[in-house]
Amino acid sequence: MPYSGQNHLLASLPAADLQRWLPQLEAIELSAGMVLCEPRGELSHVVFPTSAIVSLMYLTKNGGSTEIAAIGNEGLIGISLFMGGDFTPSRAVVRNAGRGLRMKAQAIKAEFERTQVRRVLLRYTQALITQAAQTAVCNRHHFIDQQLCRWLLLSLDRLPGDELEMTQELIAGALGVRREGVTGSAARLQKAGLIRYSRGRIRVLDRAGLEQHSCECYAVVKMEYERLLPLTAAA
Amino acid sequence: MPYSGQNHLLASLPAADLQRWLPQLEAIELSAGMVLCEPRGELSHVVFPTSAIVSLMYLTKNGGSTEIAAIGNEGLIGISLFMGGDFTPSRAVVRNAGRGLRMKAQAIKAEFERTQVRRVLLRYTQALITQAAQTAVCNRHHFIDQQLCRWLLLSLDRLPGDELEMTQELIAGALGVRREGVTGSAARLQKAGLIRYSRGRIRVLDRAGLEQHSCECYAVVKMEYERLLPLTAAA
DNA sequence: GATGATCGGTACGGCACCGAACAGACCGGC
DNA sequence: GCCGGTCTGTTCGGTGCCGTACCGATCATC
Repeated sequence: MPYSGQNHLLASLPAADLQRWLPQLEAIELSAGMVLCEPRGELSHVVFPTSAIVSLMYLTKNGGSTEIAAIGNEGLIGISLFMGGDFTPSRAVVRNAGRGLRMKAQAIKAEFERTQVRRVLLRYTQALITQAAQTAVCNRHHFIDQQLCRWLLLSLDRLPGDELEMTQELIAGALGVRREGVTGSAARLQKAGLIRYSRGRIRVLDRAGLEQHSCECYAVVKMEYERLLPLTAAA
Repeated sequence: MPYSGQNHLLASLPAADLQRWLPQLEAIELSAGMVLCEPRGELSHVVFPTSAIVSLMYLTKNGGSTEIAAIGNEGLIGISLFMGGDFTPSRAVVRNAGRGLRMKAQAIKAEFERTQVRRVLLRYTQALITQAAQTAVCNRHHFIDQQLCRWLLLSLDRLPGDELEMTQELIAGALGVRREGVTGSAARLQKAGLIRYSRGRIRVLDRAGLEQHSCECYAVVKMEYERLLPLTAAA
């Protein structure tokens, strides 16, 4: 049986609910690039990442892309199942390989009828809304340097360790900017001693420094997640 | 008793639920600039606009602003009450004067426990998420001209008539750009015969033309609202 | 250690948008 | 009619990011 405590959402469930869930949770491998859900595509399962990060991406008609939100061990993929819309216009794709747990669509819909379960899932959804909203703000007002800091911090919060496996090309896709833009920003951050990178591996050297160089958006999103899903609420 | 059918959300409720709600709904005047909710401020009521538009605005530390979403007769202000977070980091301010109905916070929380009511409110919330997400995409990838078209169309969908009372200054605040940027875009749209404006009054002359000049974001958002809250579901 | 592929660095022109400042147009009020 | 305020138009320089193109560095494989 997989250790469900690695996902904060599962950890936030009352013990009784979690006990009932355990047999319904199936451990899965999430490899980089794997598509969990196409735009307007129906979901067969919800997925709770434990050590992976999944991007909610929107792809524009002329080939652009933007990461609406990043989902890691704090959340789940598939809110549209219990929100009632069944699907969304965005695509869910594994950005950082790792593992996760999944649960059948029918099962989560049934569980959502339970008040305690619902409370947790809806509070998480509100946090997700904040992340999307803040992405909009950030895209409008902040420099790539700041956005990269925000993105690195949000990513690192959802991963074990201080390293991230992502090429600048992929980061550019997430931020919705050119690869060269990321090259420039990353070089500046490295020069400032905040990070160290090479060939698709980024290590964060100075977390506090990153937070300082980041825009306010990181703090806003992080605080909302902590407020809405406090870890002390663990079962 | 106010005519509740002017708000699509209310109109989507089963007749029995609506009957129970009517005595709890209080008609209110929403004058331009009125602040319904400050960032991190608790809400005393949810508000269902009937002929007004309310902006969810985020204000950055250095004085910038962005409209996360516009809420008119299709929705409600105050999802955080039933989502469980009680408040949000954004500000709700009346952008276009008009009227609305409100309901006490405690009352909506109680009503949310009813399955049919919950279904409608959650589907609406999912549509709102789409609007926020699409704002992020639009801010990244599209020109002011396109964004202005999107914004005008979304606004007009929520208002009676083909006119909009907003100065370029205020529109700039909503889009998060300079006033001069709006001046330029508006002039181009007028030259193309799509709109006609003067001193804070904008009239749309060619709706189809606006849709053509708009980015895809308008259609994406509109389709999600129609899908999630079909008007044929009216009680 | 050659080969090919991936990843990152650099350069150049172009343009959308910004920041600030100012001028004209239109309105209401006395 | 005159005045003050609001709303819109225009200009000028600056810059952040884009589009394109190219090249060097590093790694995997045999």
